[in-house]
Amino acid sequence: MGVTIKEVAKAAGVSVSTVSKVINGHYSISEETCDRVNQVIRELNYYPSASAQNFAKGATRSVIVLADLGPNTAFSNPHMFEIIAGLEETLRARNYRLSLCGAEPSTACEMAEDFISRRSTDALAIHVSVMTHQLAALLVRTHFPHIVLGLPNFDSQVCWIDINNVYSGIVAAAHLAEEGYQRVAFLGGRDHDRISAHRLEGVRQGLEDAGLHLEDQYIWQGDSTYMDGQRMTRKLLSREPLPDAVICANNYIALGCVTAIRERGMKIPNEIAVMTFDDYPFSQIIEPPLTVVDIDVRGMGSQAGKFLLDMIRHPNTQIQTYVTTSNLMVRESTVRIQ
Amino acid sequence: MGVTIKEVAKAAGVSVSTVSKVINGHYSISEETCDRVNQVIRELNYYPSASAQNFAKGATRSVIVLADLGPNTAFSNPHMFEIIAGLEETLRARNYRLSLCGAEPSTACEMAEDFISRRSTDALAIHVSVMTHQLAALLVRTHFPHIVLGLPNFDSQVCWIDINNVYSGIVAAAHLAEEGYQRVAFLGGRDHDRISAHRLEGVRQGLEDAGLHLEDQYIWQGDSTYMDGQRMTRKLLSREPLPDAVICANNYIALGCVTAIRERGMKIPNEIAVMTFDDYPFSQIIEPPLTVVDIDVRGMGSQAGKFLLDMIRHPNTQIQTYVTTSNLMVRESTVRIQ
DNA sequence: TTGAAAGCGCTAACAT
DNA sequence: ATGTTAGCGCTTTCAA
Repeated sequence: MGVTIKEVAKAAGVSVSTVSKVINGHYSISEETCDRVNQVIRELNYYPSASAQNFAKGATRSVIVLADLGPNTAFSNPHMFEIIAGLEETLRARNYRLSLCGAEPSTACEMAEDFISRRSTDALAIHVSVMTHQLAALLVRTHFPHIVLGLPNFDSQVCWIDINNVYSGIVAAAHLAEEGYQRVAFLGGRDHDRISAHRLEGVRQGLEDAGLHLEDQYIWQGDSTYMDGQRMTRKLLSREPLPDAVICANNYIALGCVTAIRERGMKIPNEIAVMTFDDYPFSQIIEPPLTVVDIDVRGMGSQAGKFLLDMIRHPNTQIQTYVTTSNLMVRESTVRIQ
Repeated sequence: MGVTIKEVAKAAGVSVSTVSKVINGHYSISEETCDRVNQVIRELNYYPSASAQNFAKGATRSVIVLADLGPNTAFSNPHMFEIIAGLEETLRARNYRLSLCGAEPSTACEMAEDFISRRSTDALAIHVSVMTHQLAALLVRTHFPHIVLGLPNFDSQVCWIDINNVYSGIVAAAHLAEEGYQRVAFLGGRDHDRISAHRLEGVRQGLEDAGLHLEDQYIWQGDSTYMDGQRMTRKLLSREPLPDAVICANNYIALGCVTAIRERGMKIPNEIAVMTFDDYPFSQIIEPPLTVVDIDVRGMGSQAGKFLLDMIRHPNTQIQTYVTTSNLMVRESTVRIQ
């Protein structure tokens, strides 16, 4: 099953190498021969075997992404899949395939080692959720083309790409300052939540830039859940003077925050403004619609893809970068009605 | 770069075929030789080239999934990625790789044809969102191992797998009947929404089974949005007598429904019960927590994987099946408090 | 501009 | 139990 290059060569009355050259668009082939061979190719319904081609060329034309794909990941972490979709799109445009490979922190390194040793892939994309010191060491030692999706929570020489959450925080703060809010509060995740920490850092900086200050009594930390958002907001609303705007580190907290504000009978945005990050999953259905700093995670995936393609060509490239793909979406929750 | 089988053979003082047999666990090799060769393999740090192996064996050990991966798909359709994750897990357990390939209805067929012709993959998984007549014809004609994820909306001989939404509807209705509700209503999607239609069909059947009847005035159709769920509920609550339970075809409608019920000042579940399907994305955060018939889409992905592995071995297998992986999760919204 | 031939690294009949 | 050898289907020097 499957016509081979030999049969094409014979039928066209040329050598296999000539056919190969036609397939690969080699310059040395006369237009005449080229046409004739292509003719035969079409007649015989010939398609070169992908694996034979790759094998002969010593390339796989594929990238493997290692990520935690455990139960409910698609629901709990859709961002990751959006990144992957962006990655896939970019790779596909250059004729590379993207393979998904589920892993855990404890297994990822072994898998990566296997893929590298067996030359199963041209490059590796590794979601930060399965990143370990060991794996970082492997990547650095082998100089294998790779990119870590997200900033590893330890120092190393691996290549990574991440969203600039500090910048997003600045954007959020600048917006509120511009709208005339004075007493801005921040409800964030726990200490280990680096995304939240960076957003907080950005908010603080953005406020300072506008001549404002983020007061300690307006900063609360908790779990990234509806319940904790509510709890933190209640605490926040027991402070004097009341804040006139709240930035929530994420959607879950925002939802709880809005609920608590409503329960207290306060009006958004006239008595207190609310905004958050990410246009997902709740910001669009909350009443009133929330202003958000939206994060283009898909764009980050595309960038990652471009870097990988680059590193496949130039294995010594090193990249460690924050991409800033935030986008302010102003909605009712922060725009005072006169 | 990369130790080859030849070098191992030489170093071990055996032939390459012996090494190959050791690698593949061929029975005919003496334990002694086997140990010695393995020893050398370890010493030389030899790993067989995956592409050479696959090429020689004429297999790719990979499955490609074709799906719509357009912007925001991960947010708007996380179910699809959960299916894919289930698929990947099952394939990986059998040492198959899963490649993601973004497509559109207009391009999927061409891509599939290319993959098949160039023998790029051992099997194809095709999400129903990119399914077309043309593609179906291709799959049937070539007998290429495949499975469609979801029921195609036209007749054909392709293999497919889908959730049994009728069954889910029955489960939902049976639960309400058992809890003693009498006047059950159904808020569903538009006509073209087959999932909603199947759930409705199941609800109707489940009620009949319990000696109840789904009245026409209690059936409403609209968009699967928060707003339309609210709108439909308002209409519903203008009927006499009022229903005592509502089944919403999905989470979006359910959220709107609960909001409208609250706005009307009615108590859930004592005045009216509410339940829906899928434990995502809102059912867990709505107050009160909603009873749902949860759908194990990941399980469906695993099943799809098993079928594919089967079809790779036996290309003539045909499968068209509904998997019933629903799971009733009873929560406050349907259990009356005395 | 074309062709002959030597790989690419491994598998699998077949022979021993 | 082990080795010989002919592929697998294509690419790529090198020579013509």
